[in-house]
Amino acid sequence: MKRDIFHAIADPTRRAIITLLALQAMTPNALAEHFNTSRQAVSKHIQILAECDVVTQKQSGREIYYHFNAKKMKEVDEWIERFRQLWDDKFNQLDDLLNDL
Amino acid sequence: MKRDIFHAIADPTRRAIITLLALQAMTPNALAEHFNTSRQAVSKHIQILAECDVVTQKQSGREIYYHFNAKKMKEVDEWIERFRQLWDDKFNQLDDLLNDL
DNA sequence: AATTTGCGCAACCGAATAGTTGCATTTATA
DNA sequence: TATAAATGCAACTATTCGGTTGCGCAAATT
Repeated sequence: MKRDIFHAIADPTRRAIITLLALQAMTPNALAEHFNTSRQAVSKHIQILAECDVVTQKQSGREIYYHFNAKKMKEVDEWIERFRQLWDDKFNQLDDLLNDL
Repeated sequence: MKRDIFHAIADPTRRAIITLLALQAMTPNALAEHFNTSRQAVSKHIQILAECDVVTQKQSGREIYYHFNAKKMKEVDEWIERFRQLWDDKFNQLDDLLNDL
């Protein structure tokens, strides 16, 4: 796969789309209303998000509802994870708490 | 600023550079040895990372050591944060624990 | 049945990207 | 002092990106 999640979230418009879809599934037209670009431009972003499984689609008649797949964000989180202790000790405390459970 | 941290981590080579620099500060030449590209290409990536404060430089004679600035990763983490509860309940437990402290 | 709506797909365009090579400058070394 | 090493900067190139417009098709509406 050529595109990965890091490429997907690199674009501000795509991050906005993700945020919107996290609140509720939407159609391309509904999404496009939130931006100053054409529906086709939004559709291209959706396509990129779909390519790396950040969103999934669900057809309903002639409409297509796109759903946010939160699990994919885990990949980013796991990469960030290794740096977390370098910037904040709070998470070390959390790790200790977890180990005690 | 045109480039942001999300753009910085979009490129696989730049993520590798970040990972290397997180272990220890290095010079462009030393970094370039880890990749199949020219030193100049690596320097370009470093420049982008420097532009958005992911790395800082420290001159030492004719060598320049680049240091990783972990704090910048916080910005990514804070954006991911809002999705965390959507994929994993473990972090909700953690939040509860924190509130009890 | 005719028309409107929602959508994907393709072609095109200017700007940015990631790489290259070549060169100038400063610092270390012989 | 002459040379080698480390780096940044500029010019060039092929590719990708984010956007546009135009189109065709299937589903809803009239």
